[in-house]
Amino acid sequence: MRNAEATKEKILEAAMAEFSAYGIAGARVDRIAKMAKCNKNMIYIYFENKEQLFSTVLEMHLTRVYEEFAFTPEDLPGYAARVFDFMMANPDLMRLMTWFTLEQKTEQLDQRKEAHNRKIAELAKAQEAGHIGTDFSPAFLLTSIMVLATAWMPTNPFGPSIDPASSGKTDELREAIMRAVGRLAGEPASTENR
Amino acid sequence: MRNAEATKEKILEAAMAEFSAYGIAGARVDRIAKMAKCNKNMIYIYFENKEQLFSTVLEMHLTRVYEEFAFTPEDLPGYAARVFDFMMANPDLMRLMTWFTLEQKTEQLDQRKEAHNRKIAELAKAQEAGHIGTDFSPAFLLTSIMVLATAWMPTNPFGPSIDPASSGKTDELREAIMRAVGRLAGEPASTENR
DNA sequence: GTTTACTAACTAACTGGTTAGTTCATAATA
DNA sequence: TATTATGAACTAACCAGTTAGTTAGTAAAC
Repeated sequence: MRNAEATKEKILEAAMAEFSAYGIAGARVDRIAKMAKCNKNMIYIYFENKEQLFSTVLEMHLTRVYEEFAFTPEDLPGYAARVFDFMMANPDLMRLMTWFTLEQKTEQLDQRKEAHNRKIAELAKAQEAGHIGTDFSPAFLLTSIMVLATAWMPTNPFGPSIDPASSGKTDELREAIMRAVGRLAGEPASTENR
Repeated sequence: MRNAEATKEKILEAAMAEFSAYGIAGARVDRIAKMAKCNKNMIYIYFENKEQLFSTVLEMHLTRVYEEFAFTPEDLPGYAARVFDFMMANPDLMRLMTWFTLEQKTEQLDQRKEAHNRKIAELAKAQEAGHIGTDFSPAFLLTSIMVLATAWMPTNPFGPSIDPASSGKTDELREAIMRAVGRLAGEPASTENR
C-alpha cells in the first residue's frame, strides 16, 4: 500500500506520542519509526531531522488549538473550564509544551505570542467595558487563569504527582477552578472593596 | 590537591547546573566532569551512576527547602510571596523539579508528599479555626497557591516565555500574587456569598 | 628523620552498546 | 519506462560506564 500522506500522518502521530513521553533529548527516532510502522528513512525524507519533526508536531497541534478555541473575555470562568477540559483530554499537548519550554527552543513562539497579545487586548477592552474586574492587569489575569486551569495536569510539580487524591475528582476541580477564576476576575462593583 | 569532600561538592554543583539546563536525558556526564574540573570516573565512584547523581542533587536541594521554609497557614499571601521570592532567586530548582515531573521518576517523592500532607492538615485546621476562608478545599488551595507563586518562572509555558513584558516587574508581580491568594483564601464571613 | 608499606584520590584511555542520519537496491505506480 | 515510495543494511559519532594504572598523603618501622 503506497500512500505518502497516510505515512506522514502515522509518523506525526507516533512522534506526538514519543516526544510527549520523552521530550526532544529523550525521544528515539527508531522508536517513532517502529510505532508508525514505517522505515526510519521516511522520517528523514518527510521531516528533515528530529528537531524539525518536533517543531512540526508542536506547531500542528498548537494551530489546531488556536483555531478551535474561542477566547471569551466576558466569561472567564467558562473559558478556564474549557481549557481545563481540553487539557485533561489532551495531556500529551501539555507535556509537549512543557518539554518545549524547558528545552528553550526560542524559535516558533511567534504564533503563541500573537495569540497571547490578542487575548490581553480583549481583556483590557472587557475591563474598560466593565464586564470584568480591574483589580488585576490583563496579563496577570491571563497567566493566572491558564495556570489555574492547567494546575492539575500531570506536568505540574505541585499537581497530581504530589496530590494523587485529586485524580478522579474532575468535576469538583472544574467547579472550583471556575469559582477561583471568578474571584480573580469578578466584577469589583458588586463587592465591597475598600 | 586531594580532597574528597571538595570534589564531591564540585560535582554536585556542576550536576545541578547541567541537569537543570538539560534534564536527565539531555545531561552529559562528560560535561559535568569537565565543569567540575574532575575526572569522569570520580562521578561513578562517588555517585553510582547518572540517575543516582540526579536523585542526589534533587534530594539535597529539596531537603534544604523543606528545612528552611516555614509554612504559615494563617498568612497565605505572605507564604506565596516567600515562595515567589525564593523561586525567582533559584530558577534552577524549579527547572529541576519540572524535569523530574516530566521524566516521571516515581521514586523519592515520599519526602515531598509528606510535607504536602502536613500542609494540607495545617490548612484544614486554619479553616476550622476561622483564620482562612472555607470556600476551597485545603488541597485545592495549596496547589493554587503554589501554582500562582510559580507562574512567572521560566518553566511555565504560560509565563514569561510567552509574556516577556512581565520580566523585571518583580515587585508588581509579588504584590498581585499576594492579592490573588488573599482573594482565594480570604475570610468568607466578610463577603456576601449566596 | 628517613625509608617502606599502604591507601585514598585521581587520571587517561578504552569499550561496547546506542543513536541520528545515509545509501542504495527494489517494488509499486503512472 | 520514469518516477516515486519503501525498507534493509550501513556508518560515523556519541556516550554511559569501566579498567588499569599513577600520584599524593600518611603512618608505622627502623
